Amino acid sequence: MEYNPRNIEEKWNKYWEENQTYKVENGGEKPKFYVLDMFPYPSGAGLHVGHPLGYIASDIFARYKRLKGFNVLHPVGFDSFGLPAEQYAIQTGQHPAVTTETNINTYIKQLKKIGFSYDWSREIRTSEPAYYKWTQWIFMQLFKHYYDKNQNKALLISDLVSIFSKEGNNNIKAACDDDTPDFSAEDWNKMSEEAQQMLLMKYRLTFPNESMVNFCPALGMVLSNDEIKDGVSERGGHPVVQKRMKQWSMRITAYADRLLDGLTEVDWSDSLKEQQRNWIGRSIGASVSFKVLDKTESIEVFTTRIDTIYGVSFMVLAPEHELVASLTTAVQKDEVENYQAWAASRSEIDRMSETKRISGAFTGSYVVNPFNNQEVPIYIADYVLAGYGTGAVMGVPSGDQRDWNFAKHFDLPIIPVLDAQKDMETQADNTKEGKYINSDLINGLDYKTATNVLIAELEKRKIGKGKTQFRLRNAIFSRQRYWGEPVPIYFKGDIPYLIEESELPLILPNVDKYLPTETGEPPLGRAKGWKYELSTMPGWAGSSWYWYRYMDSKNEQEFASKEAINYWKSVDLYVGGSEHATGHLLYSRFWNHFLYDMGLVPEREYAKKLINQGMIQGRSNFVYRAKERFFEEYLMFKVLNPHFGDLKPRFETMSDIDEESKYDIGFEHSNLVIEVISYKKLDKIERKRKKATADGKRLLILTNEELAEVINEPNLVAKKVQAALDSKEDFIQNENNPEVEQLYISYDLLSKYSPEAVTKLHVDVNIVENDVLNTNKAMGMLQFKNANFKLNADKKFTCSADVEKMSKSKYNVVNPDVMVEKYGADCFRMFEMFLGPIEQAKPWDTNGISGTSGFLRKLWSLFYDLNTSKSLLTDAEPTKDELKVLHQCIKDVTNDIERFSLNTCVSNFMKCINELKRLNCSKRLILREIAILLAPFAPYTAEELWSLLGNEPSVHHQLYPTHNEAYLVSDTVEYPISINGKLRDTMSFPADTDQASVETAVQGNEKIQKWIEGQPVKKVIFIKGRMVNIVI
RNA sequence: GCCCGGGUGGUGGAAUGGUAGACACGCUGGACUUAAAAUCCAGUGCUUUCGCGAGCGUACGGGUUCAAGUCCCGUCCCGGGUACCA
Repeated sequence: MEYNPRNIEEKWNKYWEENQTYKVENGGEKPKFYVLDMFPYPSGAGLHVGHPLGYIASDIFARYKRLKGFNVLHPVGFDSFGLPAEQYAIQTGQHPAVTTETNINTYIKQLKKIGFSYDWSREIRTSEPAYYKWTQWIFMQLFKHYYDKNQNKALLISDLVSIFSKEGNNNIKAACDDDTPDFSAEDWNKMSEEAQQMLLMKYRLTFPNESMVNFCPALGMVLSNDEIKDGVSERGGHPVVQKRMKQWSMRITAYADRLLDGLTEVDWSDSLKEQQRNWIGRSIGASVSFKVLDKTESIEVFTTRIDTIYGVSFMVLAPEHELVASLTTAVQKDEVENYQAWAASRSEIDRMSETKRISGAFTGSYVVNPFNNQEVPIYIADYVLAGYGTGAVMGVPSGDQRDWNFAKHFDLPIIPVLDAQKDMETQADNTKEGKYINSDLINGLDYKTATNVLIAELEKRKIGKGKTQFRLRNAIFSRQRYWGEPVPIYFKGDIPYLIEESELPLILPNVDKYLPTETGEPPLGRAKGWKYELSTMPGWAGSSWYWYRYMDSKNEQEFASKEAINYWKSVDLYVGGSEHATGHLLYSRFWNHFLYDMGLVPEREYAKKLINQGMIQGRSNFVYRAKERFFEEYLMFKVLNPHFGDLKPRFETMSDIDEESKYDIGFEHSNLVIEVISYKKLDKIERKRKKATADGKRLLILTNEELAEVINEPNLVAKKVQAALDSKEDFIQNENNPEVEQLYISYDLLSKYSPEAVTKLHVDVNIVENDVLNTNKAMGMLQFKNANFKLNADKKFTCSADVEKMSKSKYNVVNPDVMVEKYGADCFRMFEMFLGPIEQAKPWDTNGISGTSGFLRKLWSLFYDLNTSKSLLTDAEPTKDELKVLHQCIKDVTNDIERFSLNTCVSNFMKCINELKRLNCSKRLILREIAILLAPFAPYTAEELWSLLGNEPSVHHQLYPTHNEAYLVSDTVEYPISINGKLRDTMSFPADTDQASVETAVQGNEKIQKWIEGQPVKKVIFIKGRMVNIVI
């Protein structure tokens, strides 16, 4: 009998389905355990081998826990609202629901092939009304609540209203907008309904407001902070501009403290927690009010170094600060306005690429330092951000490098405030050591005392107070898109009102086209008779609470019943990618805290333990071309990948575009394909450049200055391009460096040269662009459409491979179906685990798969003689050796699963089977335990073996074996004998030999004696059962 | 710059402070075969030696310890995150 995984899989898939082997009930005798995967977005491209990594790991753990006697909830579902389906809809007119449905079916088919033990009866889809009804419902609850800072929880807005009408807002400490006015009960009661409602918006946990948003013109949408990387959109690397728009927001900042503090309760990786901490960015300091000289206004600043207040020599406002206009004197008006205009014109990218340049303008006004009455000038400068703190900074050049740079540039005084500060001639010194000088009130004090004294003084004089500032901003919660949850809101005038709960779900209406209306309204503006909010919810809405829906996925009365929630409580193990650190994992914690405040869920943190599976990377093959001495120095062309034959156009149909590459842009020329992808690692390129220079080579990446030459002469580019095309030459010489056939071109320049190039696919662009360019962190990469030149033919080209993200757009995708087809699902599962530690990123490399495949066959060969197909199984009693092998395996595998070291589990199985094979052990009593042990890893094979052993299915309902230490003790121990810690020999002793006897024997050992050479033995370290070390 | 990880054979990777390199891939040799594949056996960190052996080895430099890949200090490099955040 050959080992034929395909037959086995088919058979047991059918059996499991018919017998509902993995169906789970809420409740029962067993303890509960909840294992959750981050649910996938069903893209048109289907799964690639990277996706299942985490699913396999969680499935192994779920199966393990089940065998250990737990009632395990291990569900699956789909995060099915999203952009690719909408893009496809725009192109084809096909309703996104249809595409989504097709894609989900593909996913289900693929997932079922890999043998996951999901309870499919609980499957959810975020785009279905029965699901998004509850997403809308939670939104409504957020709208109905505000965050009370005294009780530290969300409370009803209706209660707030009754307080307002009795005592105004004087006694209310709540999370609200910064510009919320103080008012009395009388004020409140006099307000119109409209005014009252507008005021309440400042308190609600979700609210519409006109705010600066990150708008990406190329994508036609607003991006959240976590969707922007290095000033360009994360997807596609498009420019992002600041724009004022009316948007729904979530007051996540109300929960900043709790989100930060809650991190101590969860078992997540340090790096992930650290990422969230940084993202929330709590800084503790003080706010101080500076009065403007001869005017009524004051300017409030936030500082973390109130102790340096006597070193203030200027004040800087953000160019957008609201007081700038009123502070600017007639003389300075032109200069200030010019500066404002210049600052506004600069894109995020420009700002980031020129952080070292110092610029600013003097307003002509002065503020008075409240501590020493010094009058200091007010500047505006774009190093101060409007969106952080108060948009104003007190300039202390002695203690802050940026302030120092600014002071030097504008020739402002630099006043030391601590005796321990070093000379200020070349740079600032931000030390907190020493005693204060030049500081009146705090002279002679140390940092801590001084800070306390000053904050007390601020509060006494009512000019400031101790304050905690967060980096975290409120989250924008609307998208001008079609394929998302409708917001259950209608408007009376400008005032938003909730629809009735009985009207839920508010069904997404049909539209004729999935584009904005002619007047620029979101696609929902096209829906007939639609009288509700036109934007839809963002992608993260549906994923912010989905783990509760699995608990009771069919419930029509509640998002999940109280009983279900109180039974499953929270997720015991959550597995997913770390790329969600500052997105999903933060938003979902926020919603969970809110649901907790409402008393709807029992725990503040919903994911007790989280494992991040590492990305499986693809291997891409590149062809490099350069003059010989630059070989391998940098990347130029990415040409065919052997897996896919000749290069094709970037995308043939929209459905080719997968999740990873949905915003990548591909261009086609008659014989060239140009790809523009975002390039992030600026500083790393700089490092490489330094290294190359040191090695006497030149790495061809240009600095901004070098690049400026090219940018200032766009026609030059056009000429070069034309010349290149005319001459049928693919390469262009770089004028700055004639040795190199290169032309560098920035993303910006690319769009200037051909603006449509950044927005449309398949544009015929007359741009040849062939290497990394650095200024705007965009990299152009050129691919030959027809790779009909001969590699290495004239030594002009050299090939090499590199590791990068696996994505359809990079032609390096490997499909799991192919692997399952070829090797079987169990082999695929074990191989993915065997690749390395689960949390580590690793390149996909099938070279080692024969090892796993051989292992399964070897295991099979314990059951059958592969030549004669005769069963080898016997009922003989196991020997001591066999029991030892088995119990060692039980011990090691169990241990390793518990610590998520799944790669070593596979090793241990291999070791065990190798040894059983050596012992020719085909004994049922041994193999039945092996089958159970292996069931989490190789569920099909284990089930088949279980039945071959003559047992009734299912192996997955058995009890996990425990090891017996008694079988593991051996009669003799081999002791390593070291001298001064260096291994010199090994000697065997009966296990119970005592130290004295071992010592005597060791001293009698000839080899050891030779090493000791008569020197006195100072000490002998003896650890029973482990080792001997002789110190001389 | 700052914050988190990490650096071990040709490769992926193992090692509660206690025999570094488990397990696997690859490679070399052998068996079986007309041949190949598959399978099986042996070897495989580096240097040196016919061999026994010896020396050196976990990025680099120090330290703690009877004993360090593992702990501490410093340096370099790689990966991830983040950034005029006051």
